[in-house]
Amino acid sequence: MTTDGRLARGERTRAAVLHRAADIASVEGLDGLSIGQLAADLQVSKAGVFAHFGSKEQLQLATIRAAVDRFTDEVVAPALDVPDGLDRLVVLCERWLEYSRSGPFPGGCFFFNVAAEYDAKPGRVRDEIAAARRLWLDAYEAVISSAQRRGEVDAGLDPADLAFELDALGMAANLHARLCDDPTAHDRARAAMFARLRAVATVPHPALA
Amino acid sequence: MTTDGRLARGERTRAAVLHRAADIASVEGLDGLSIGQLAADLQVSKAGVFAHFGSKEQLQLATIRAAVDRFTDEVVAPALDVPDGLDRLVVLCERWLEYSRSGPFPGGCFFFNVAAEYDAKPGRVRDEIAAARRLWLDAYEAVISSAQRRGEVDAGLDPADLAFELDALGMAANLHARLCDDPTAHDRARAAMFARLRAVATVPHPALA
DNA sequence: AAACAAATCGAACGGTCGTATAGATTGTTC
DNA sequence: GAACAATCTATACGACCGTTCGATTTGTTT
Repeated sequence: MTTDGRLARGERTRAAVLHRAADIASVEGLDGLSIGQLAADLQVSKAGVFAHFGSKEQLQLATIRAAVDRFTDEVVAPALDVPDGLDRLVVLCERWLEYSRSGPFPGGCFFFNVAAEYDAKPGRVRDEIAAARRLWLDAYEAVISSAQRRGEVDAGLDPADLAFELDALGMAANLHARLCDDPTAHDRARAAMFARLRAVATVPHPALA
Repeated sequence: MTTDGRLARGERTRAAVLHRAADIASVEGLDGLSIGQLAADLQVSKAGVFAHFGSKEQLQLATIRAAVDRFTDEVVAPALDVPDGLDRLVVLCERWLEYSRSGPFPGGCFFFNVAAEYDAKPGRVRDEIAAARRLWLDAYEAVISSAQRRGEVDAGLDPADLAFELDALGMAANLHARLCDDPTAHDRARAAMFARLRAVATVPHPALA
């Protein structure tokens, strides 16, 4: 970083590489990522890309971290703008579906694609993806717990159970919409999410009417 | 096929190749499949493998079809052994979870892995995977409809909605168990599936108690 | 046993992959 | 503006990829 706030030359290139890398990986996977194609896309030399990371695995790890930042901006941050509790839980679901349907990544949810790719391939890359997933489930669970403490959601419920179910519906929508070219998939998932929330909510909520 | 029931030499090789190919693809994906590695694993020549299919894409398509057969044997066929309706629906859920947890493919559900890999890559391979997914959802929906006609499940329900939800929970278990090394994932999914069935069932069922 | 077709092998092709190294270019600091 | 470190380019390497082709082995038919 320069003394004013702008990025230095190297960091600007690095950021551009990681942005494109996450875009590509959301379609082609983290293995489908190729340093040569990445360099060609950005019109820089292969070694110029490579030098920033030192190995393909380090590039993959950095790409995951960059994708986490973009996901956080797109889904989690907007939810923090609404009141904690059931309100925020509803927005979290809605933002995720919108993120999947027409969000920042051309291949749908970046994490769904790379998680499925690496779920049976042990190593540092899988661990990083698993950590990102834990972050996301933790965000869900924290909001659910908060809604319970506020008396807006049935206190007998295990937050991890509900988080698992809401996340499952989101993933299914993400997959089904693209694989089967079904534009109603996200609406179906939203309806199922809201029906589930209606069943556990202890107070009325306008979005769940 | 020979005049007695055994497979001819070529068909035996072909079947062995496709079996191993589906195993590999359930871990590495259909792109991660390599004809060279496949040949080395089976101790035959690369050209010997290649000649059966003519192109990698044809090998991928044949691998998907072979995986459909193994899936059908493992999940759908056993469900046909129990009475149609809610009974069969329960077994279908259970068999799928068991198929994912410790089924025939070393990487978990073959179709989950390749569907996520190809959901944003248009082409014949994606179309074949999408067709396999439709087959599976159709099986779910047919059993649900049948249960409705028997008065065992709420008739006001859209079978496609319930199929979507049950499938979503299965996929989430498949992913979570492997990615996060969580052996409770399938139990969590089963509990959620059965809770959902309990909510829509109009008759008691022992498995849902 | 001779003839024939099916199946498989061995070797080679152009291409892309990740990685390494050396030199040119850039931006910053004295 | 000279020195210097950071950044990027150009080129090359060996490995593996999908694919092709001719020779060879195998199993069946006459």
